[in-house]
Amino acid sequence: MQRATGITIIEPMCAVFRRHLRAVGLKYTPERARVLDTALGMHGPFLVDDLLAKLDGGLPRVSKATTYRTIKLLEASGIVQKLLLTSTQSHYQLAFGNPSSAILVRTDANAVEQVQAQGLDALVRTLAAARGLHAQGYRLVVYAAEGQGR
Amino acid sequence: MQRATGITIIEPMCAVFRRHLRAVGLKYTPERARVLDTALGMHGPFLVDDLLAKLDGGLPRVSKATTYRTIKLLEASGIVQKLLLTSTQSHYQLAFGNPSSAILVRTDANAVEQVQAQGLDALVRTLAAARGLHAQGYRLVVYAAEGQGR
DNA sequence: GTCGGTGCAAATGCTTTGCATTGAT
DNA sequence: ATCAATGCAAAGCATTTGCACCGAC
Repeated sequence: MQRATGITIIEPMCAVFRRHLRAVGLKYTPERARVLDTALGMHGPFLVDDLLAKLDGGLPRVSKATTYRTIKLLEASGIVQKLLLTSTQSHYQLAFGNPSSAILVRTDANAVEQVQAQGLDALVRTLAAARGLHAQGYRLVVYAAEGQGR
Repeated sequence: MQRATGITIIEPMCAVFRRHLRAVGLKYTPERARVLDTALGMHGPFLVDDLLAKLDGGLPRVSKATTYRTIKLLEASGIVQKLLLTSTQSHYQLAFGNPSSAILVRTDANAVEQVQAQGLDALVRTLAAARGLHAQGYRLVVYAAEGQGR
């Protein structure tokens, strides 16, 4: 992402996080750094439970309480966003690189996945253009299940 | 809503509910009728707590457990839909007049409007079908603004 | 008499919080 | 020394469930 031009295109996420923490008078600790790293490694929507699974075993050890406390800080710093896909648990997603997405929620199983939606980009652009607007991003959530049931 | 023509335009919701209950081998009880009535009287998104508040004091008395059990039946019968607006409680809304929708959020002004999205229904069905699933509903949120700015 | 329905209270499961301990400046 | 961070266990809170009792066919 960076070139020898000396121009930094993308600021490292940890810098964003550190700045936010400093701004609210908090510290950038090894535990928080590890939660950030783990979150940055996720693809698509994830649960705090997913983070905990990935954090398990590694060092420094991060407790469930700290993970919950940290995800809120990551949200406040704009690095992740809360998705509200199901009523039982909160899903999160990296805010960067996900300005737009289609998410498929299986209502008959415990599964959530990011999917490609053919023609969605065009549809959204058209929808905005028809109103003289410029689309900046979108989110499509589709609820589906096997079979024909309601 | 009805005229002397003898043609019933809108089927009473209680008929819809009764049919669903019969279909799954359950009964239309006074408690369930009262929860339905109360839900039908709501405007906009509401919580189970809101229902409980309105139910309180009236007859027949309806317990919290029955209210929770009934709202799920109302959802299953397609009369109300769950909204997922916050992570702490489930909001519901009357489904009639509020089908799966596309919502346009103006980022340069404080405006949110429901819009028609040409071909979205088909796109969603295709997306689900490609995975052997049946789409039950969706929500598209588009963020847009005037001009070209990000 | 058999089934489901209801209310109550207890259980569940995700998330938050109180508290004692620990670590950094 | 001070101030915040962590881990643990307990608490919170919306929602679900087990169970005893009740009522309709």
